[in-house]
Amino acid sequence: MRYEKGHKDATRKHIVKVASERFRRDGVEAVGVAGLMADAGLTHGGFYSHFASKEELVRAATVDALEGGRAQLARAAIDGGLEGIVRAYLRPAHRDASARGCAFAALTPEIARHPRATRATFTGEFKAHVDLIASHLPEKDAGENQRAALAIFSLMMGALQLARAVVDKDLSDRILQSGTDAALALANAGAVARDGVSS
Amino acid sequence: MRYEKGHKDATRKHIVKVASERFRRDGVEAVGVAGLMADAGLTHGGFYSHFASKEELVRAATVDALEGGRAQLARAAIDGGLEGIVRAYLRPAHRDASARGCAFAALTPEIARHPRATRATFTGEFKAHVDLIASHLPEKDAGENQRAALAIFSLMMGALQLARAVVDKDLSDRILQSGTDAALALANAGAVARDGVSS
DNA sequence: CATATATTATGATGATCATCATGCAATAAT
DNA sequence: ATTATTGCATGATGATCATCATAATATATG
Repeated sequence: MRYEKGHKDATRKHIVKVASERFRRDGVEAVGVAGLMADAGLTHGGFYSHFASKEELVRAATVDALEGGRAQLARAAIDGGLEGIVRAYLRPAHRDASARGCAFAALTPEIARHPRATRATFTGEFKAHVDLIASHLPEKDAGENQRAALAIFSLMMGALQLARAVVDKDLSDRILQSGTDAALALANAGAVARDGVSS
Repeated sequence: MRYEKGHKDATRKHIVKVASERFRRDGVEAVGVAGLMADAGLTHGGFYSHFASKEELVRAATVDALEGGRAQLARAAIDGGLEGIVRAYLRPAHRDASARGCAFAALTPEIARHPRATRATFTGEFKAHVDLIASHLPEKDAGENQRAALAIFSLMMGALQLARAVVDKDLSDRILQSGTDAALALANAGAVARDGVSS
């Protein structure tokens, strides 16, 4: 064998790590295989001995990013509980470091247009995120906690995206602040009032 | 003159309309000028007599889409007030028709990576959206209403995106439902409790 | 009816896209 | 020390990218 045993695995992990940062910073579509491999210190030729397609790398990179992000949120919850999660997620430093931030906030609309296999992977990670949030809500019945967690995460992710997109710095800060307040209000309100109308 | 007076203006408007749909459906990066013009029934050559760059079209197309979306929301508010807005936005039909839906939900993370001029245009439209929502909240002081509107729209947009991305149809429906309930709870709670801690 | 001109079409630019076939070099196994 | 094999590099594929220069064409003006 030409390189030490385990070299290929290490290279693959390295490519995934570089990709997960570049995808979050520039978007999946804007990142080419050649440029990506150059960033990883390699040439483009070897790529397809690691991955069957760019799409397979997209799945690996988003899983890597999202598992890491979930670990960070779980750490924030050790001391701060749900409030720790919300504050860690909606802090200005997270807004300003999208390459190392939440992949949901960076990529959700783009992933929604990807093939089903990729969306399925995404869905699994999303459920894990929601479960993490639900596990830190005041104890109620599980269904209600999941419903609340879905709304809380939707709010967190939406606020982070909008805070990143606007040009007005004050407005951006207000988006983060109001998102934090509202997420905590939803958490403390316990069950969100269930709505009778079906539409 | 070769075509009737006003023909060029009509052509430009047609290109903008086609672009606003394709951008929302496929993302800005995934849409090429040549394919776009073909969709509009033209060839790619004339494009730069209408727009100085693709980026200029991006601005025109997002403004067109967002003004239209705001008009729809305003219409939903005539009968239903804020609840009408929330229900119109988070209804399954909106989730399933992204090409004609909210451009914020379709494009926010991508726009966050575009040049400042485009983000500035986006910011103006965003403020108008927030003002529309704030104007339908129970009367409090304006600052508090804007804060609530920021959170409500973040929640609406985030929920719509996530409902589009997941593969699990039941989960998708639950995201829309819990987003609706939570948005209405935030609106009815009046002012979200202000938070003393600065971080 | 003839001509000037506004609008779109044709075609080319060099760059980059995802993907793959082949070649090389270095180490592990002998 | 020699050989076999593995992991990456070189280079090519045809397609598409944004952008622009020039040509064709049809109508509005004279």
